[in-house]
Amino acid sequence: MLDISIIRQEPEKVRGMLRDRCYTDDVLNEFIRADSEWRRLTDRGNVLRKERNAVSQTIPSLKGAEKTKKIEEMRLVSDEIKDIDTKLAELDAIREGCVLEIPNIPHHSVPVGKDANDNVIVGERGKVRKFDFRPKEHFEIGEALDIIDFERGTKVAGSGFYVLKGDGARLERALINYMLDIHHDQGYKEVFTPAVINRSAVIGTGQYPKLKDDMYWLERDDLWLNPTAEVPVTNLHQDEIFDKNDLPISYVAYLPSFRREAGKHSDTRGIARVHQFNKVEMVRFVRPENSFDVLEELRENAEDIIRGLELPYRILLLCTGDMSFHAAKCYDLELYAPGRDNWLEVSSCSCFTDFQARRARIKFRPEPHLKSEFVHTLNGSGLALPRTMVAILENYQNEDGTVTIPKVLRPYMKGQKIIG
RNA sequence: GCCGAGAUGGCCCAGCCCGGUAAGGCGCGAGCCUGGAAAGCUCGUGGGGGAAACCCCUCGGGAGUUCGAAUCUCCCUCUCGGCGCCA
Repeated sequence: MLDISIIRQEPEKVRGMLRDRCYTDDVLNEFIRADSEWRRLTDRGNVLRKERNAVSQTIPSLKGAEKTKKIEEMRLVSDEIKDIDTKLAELDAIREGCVLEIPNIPHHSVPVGKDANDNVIVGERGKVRKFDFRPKEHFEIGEALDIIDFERGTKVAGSGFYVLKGDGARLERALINYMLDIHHDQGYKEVFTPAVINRSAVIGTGQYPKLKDDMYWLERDDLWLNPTAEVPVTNLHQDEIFDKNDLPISYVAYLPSFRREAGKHSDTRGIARVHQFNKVEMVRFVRPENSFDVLEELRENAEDIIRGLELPYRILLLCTGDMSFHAAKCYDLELYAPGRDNWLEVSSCSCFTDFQARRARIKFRPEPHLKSEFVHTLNGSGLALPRTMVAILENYQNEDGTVTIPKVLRPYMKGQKIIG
């Protein structure tokens, strides 16, 4: 959610931003219309309230006809106030609806662009392996080794679900532990949160209303299945005011994530796009001054995971048109997968400035006597599990169909060096 | 699921029965005092509108009654006890 005063004072700046992000300015126009009417009526309502407050005070001391007359007058004033309040509530709902749909203002370092083609490749790291045989795709490898079972995932849940078996399941568990350990050493505090979240949480981080169709919704209880640990972890501090010494806060969480992926049909083969996947997520709460420096650090923290796994990857700086609507700046990390010969997004590291904090009402008090201000929030995957698994299977595959286990994971698998 | 008790400013807590401008304390800040400090005293300490003066709102959320609601009525949420069920 943007600061309403920015929309009021600099509507043209917001309009330009919407254009850069390939949004229409309809919501902005609607907001401005509703807001000016809201302000006019608020003013009128305040004048009436002032009168009612003053007269109500005098009523107990009045007597007889005078008293009856004043009460009758105030009855009319109250009716008008009620009328205005009804209109104000409608206008407020319109304002609220609009402001929830206006995206964050991108940082000035974010390239202006239309879609994924305009993203900037900031760097390519690690060596792409040369194969002297045709590298297989991960699902061929996984099925041959009987470590990924798509058929049985479909049987118990439906298409888009899968089962990890044997060394596949153990590799998954090793990855989770490896990632959590690295982030722990980087200074993150591990948290394990509910995987089911309420309405106020999904509004708080900005998934609702924009992405509501992509989440599983438990109608009977009005709860959602977690789409990314960003939601429960950021909302841990909903409605809180930190003391200055509480910040910065860095959390890391491992949590299953659920996505309906409604209307998406490409890339259905394998585990690169599934309805349920594990993810390790970093979330930071910081003071506003240096949040974009923290974003660089957060991205490094995610890159450390990849470097440890010795996988080839590249870093993208997303353009204005491709960023998710609540981000002010976002890097994607993509792993190279030789079997399918393309890049897989395994991490998205974003700075949200005060956009989420404003929605979730997360503040800090810079000094005990000063007003509280909104914190800045950031998060980044470190990393998404299935796609990391894809990259490992495809990069570490051997000609005989076996898969070498990356060195850093072996301690988590009792020293095992190979799957197969 | 049932019964009971609660939710009040950054924190603690009074007011509710019996409707009339949210009392007090802590913390923090500014001022006075002091050689300096402590103590003491005064003021300030949530949100919105307004260029400002100033005004309005705010007692878990929502509806209602009333000239007027923290206070009365109804609905909902959450917390804490007790009972029940349960891996």
